[in-house]
Amino acid sequence: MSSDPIDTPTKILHATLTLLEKPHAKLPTMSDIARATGISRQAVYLHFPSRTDLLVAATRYQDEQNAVNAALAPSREARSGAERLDAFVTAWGNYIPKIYGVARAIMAVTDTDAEAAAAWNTRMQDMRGGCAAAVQALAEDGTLPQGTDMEQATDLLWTLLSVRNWENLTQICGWSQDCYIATIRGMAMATLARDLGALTDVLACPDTPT
Amino acid sequence: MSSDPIDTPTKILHATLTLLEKPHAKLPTMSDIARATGISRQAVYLHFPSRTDLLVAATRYQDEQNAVNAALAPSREARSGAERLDAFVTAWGNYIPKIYGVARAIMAVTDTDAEAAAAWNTRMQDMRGGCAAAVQALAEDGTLPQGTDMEQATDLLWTLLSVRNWENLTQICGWSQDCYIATIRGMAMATLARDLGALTDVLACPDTPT
DNA sequence: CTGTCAATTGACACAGTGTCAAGCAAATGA
DNA sequence: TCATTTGCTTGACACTGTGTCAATTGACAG
Repeated sequence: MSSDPIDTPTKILHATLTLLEKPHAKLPTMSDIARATGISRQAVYLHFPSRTDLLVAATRYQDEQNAVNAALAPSREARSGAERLDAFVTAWGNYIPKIYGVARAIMAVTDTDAEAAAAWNTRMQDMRGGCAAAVQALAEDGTLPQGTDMEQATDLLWTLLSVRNWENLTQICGWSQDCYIATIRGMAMATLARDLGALTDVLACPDTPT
Repeated sequence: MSSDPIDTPTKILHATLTLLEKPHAKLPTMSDIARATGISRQAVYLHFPSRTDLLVAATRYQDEQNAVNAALAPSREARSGAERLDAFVTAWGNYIPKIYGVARAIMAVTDTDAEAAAAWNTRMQDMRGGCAAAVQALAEDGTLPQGTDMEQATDLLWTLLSVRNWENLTQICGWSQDCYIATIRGMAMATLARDLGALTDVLACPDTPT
């Protein structure tokens, strides 16, 4: 809103996110992005050396925009392990829809582009930190199943909370967001906090799938 | 071995699978496949109209080769629901590594190619049938958590058993196949058959991740 | 006035998919 | 035996998309 509203790199990132966030849209090309930004295709390359770099930058930009750390903060304040697990699953689960468009694009290139795969893995490692913290809290409470290896428990929670699983349940099976949260939360609580009660009525959401 | 060893389409499928099954290999191009088959690139198009068609045919061919139905047969004979779930999880979980190479290729194009996505979904729907049957058997035993919607329970089991989850745990987290099977089995039993005992010692596999 | 910076236009190389046409060689059949 | 069909070959080409390069323009600053 100052004299220079926004600089070009930011404009590009903004346009990229807009394109990416359109549901069911085809993955945008560099030309699409340039057009949406209102600049030439070559100008995009002036700021981002490759499509992968741009996508990676877009994820970072998006995290700033959405203040992911703020969203995940409540889970760090929970006292008991179960509470912490619960808060983390809810916070992350509700964050996924916001990043899904970008995640989709990055995951698509991940299969062919090693650099993109590395960037995505790094981003997911951050989320893994939250999983590890929740597992740690559960361990301190002594609610983990006996003999549990914390590394493995973290892996499991991390996998359970993957964007792919969210995609499967909400996008393919047609679950509502609430249903997704309730179910995954119940599953995490049952598996990692031995709380079978968490499963009651969880698989009986009002909405019905495809 | 006989007079006419193998016809060309079969040779192409065979070469495709060989390329696809190489761990960590780049996804093969039509040229790669032609070269591996020992024919010209155009000859491949003579038998398969597009790369997607070829990949889809390769999955079918592979299913025949591996006799997936035979592998899944034991689970259909189990008496109790829990037994059936157990047998199905084990059978499918042990089948995934065999198809992973091809699955990887198909999933990679799934993000951009709608036809491939449809083909892959169809294939996964077959597996979903097994999930549904297991859920059905559990329902007859009355072991499902109260109020469970069977459709949703099927979705959940189906998601839990996805190739992506297998990939996450064994390829990225470095779990052994045995550990994967034990853990997923435990999770499925705990969630769908309310058998918390199934989780004991499950997250304490000998091997350690990355 | 002169740099310098940001962006533009237009051309190009390259990889990969998919199409087309002409030709060749071996098996099939009258 | 000659003609036809079948399966494959070679080589060219169109198209999309990424990434590079060079020459040019316009604005702003010292």
